[in-house]
Amino acid sequence: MKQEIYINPSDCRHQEYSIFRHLSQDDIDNLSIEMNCNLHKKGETLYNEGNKLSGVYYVNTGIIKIFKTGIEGRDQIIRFCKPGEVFGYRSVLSEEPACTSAKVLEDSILFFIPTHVLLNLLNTNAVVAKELLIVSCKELGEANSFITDIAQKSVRERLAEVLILLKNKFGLEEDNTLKINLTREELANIIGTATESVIRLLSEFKQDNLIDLNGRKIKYLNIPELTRIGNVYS
Amino acid sequence: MKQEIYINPSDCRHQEYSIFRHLSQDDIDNLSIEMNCNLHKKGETLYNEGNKLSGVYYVNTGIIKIFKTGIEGRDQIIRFCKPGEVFGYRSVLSEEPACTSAKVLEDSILFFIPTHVLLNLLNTNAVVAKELLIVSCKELGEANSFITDIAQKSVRERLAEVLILLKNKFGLEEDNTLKINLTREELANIIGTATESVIRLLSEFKQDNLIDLNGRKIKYLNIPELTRIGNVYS
DNA sequence: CGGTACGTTGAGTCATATCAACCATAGTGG
DNA sequence: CCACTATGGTTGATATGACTCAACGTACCG
Repeated sequence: MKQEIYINPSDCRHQEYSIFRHLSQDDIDNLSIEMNCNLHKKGETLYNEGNKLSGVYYVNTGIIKIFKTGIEGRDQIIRFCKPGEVFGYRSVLSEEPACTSAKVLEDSILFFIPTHVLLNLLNTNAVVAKELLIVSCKELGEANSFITDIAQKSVRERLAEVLILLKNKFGLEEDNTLKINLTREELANIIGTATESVIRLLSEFKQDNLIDLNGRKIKYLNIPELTRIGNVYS
Repeated sequence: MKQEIYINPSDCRHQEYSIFRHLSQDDIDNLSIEMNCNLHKKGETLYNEGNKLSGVYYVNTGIIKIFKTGIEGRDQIIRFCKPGEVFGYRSVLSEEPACTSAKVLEDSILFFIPTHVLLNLLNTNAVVAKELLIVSCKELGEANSFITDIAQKSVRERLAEVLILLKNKFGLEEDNTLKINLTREELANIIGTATESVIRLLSEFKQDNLIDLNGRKIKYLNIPELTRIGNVYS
């Protein structure tokens, strides 16, 4: 399912939020000796909850879905990783099995950095260590907000909010359609509700001319109103 | 409301999960020059959402409540900090205003470590940097689990689970009563429900001989069954 | 052409929120 | 010392958002 591929390792210096963006060419050269790069096709599972990870992943292109499987096999999507982001580091650093699963949502080119290489880098390069700490803190802040939202907002509010958050993270095409394609079930698994509820609410939003629907394509018609319904500040 | 007090700074090496537990006496001596120590009384607010923090806190004794205020002023408790833990670091490291508020739940002795002192320590001491990274990853893992729970479990399940988690974190007295005292409202603000629901479910648990209630004191009578109801693994 | 995954709609049910009234306790100030 | 107020706790009645179950439509794929 995966296929080795050559990508210039210094790519990982160029993405806006990469934790590697301050590395020197020398650092990159060292890193690239032991890291590898693969093309992963949509649908591939990278690891499952409970697996021990032997390294961390860096997203060069594509989108990865990170999720937990709860009671009765229902998934809860924790986050999506886009180019420039790393994942798997939580498990590697706390030396625990993965507490989430990772699946390829769009064909992705990933760098894989083995544990000992990452740890070595963290020990010798305070900048990378601090960058990773910041990434982890940012994620923590988002997780805390999400806990509050899911605990206090209605499903309708959460759906509107998620539409706005997805727009902010992945952006819109020229014609205002969301750049990431999700099934109704995946949307439900983000906001923690039933698939049917998502379907009903999406049609409501369409009725109210907030969005337009065409299969999985969601076109944004009234962003301010969606923002208002979702109680999104920021 | 707060009062300066002298505590031996090397205390912060002795607590089990302290990020400072590997510091040398020299490191501690340096640290203690610029950190200060105060006794904070129950009810004191340490900071509010949106505040800029000028440093991080280390809990020597006592309990701190970390929470977010959502729509219509309802609080969502994110976590409690007990001796050995640090808080406020998320805001300091990502250089953003605090995304939570912090309030003293039980009289607490706190060390306050100014931002520049912490950053300096992180830059010069890879062990502390890694410890903090691990702490942050642990918190992240807990936050992810909590998102899944709150999204998928019923209020009844969540209440049972929280009772188990509180027991695991704070322990029980000789007579099996929980060592931390919370109002019904605080319990509701952890699991994200209405105060009345907590009251009703606690009485149900009491009826079923799972717990006994005496004011805010909760006595654990049947831990295995609570664990089962709460779907707590681990 | 049958199979599989996804999407949609309707009907019925139930857990939980909301609203309202009331009690207990403790602290405050005249 | 008593009235006053605030805070927390409890219980009941009522309303409803969201879930579940079930049936069916649609589209793509080998």
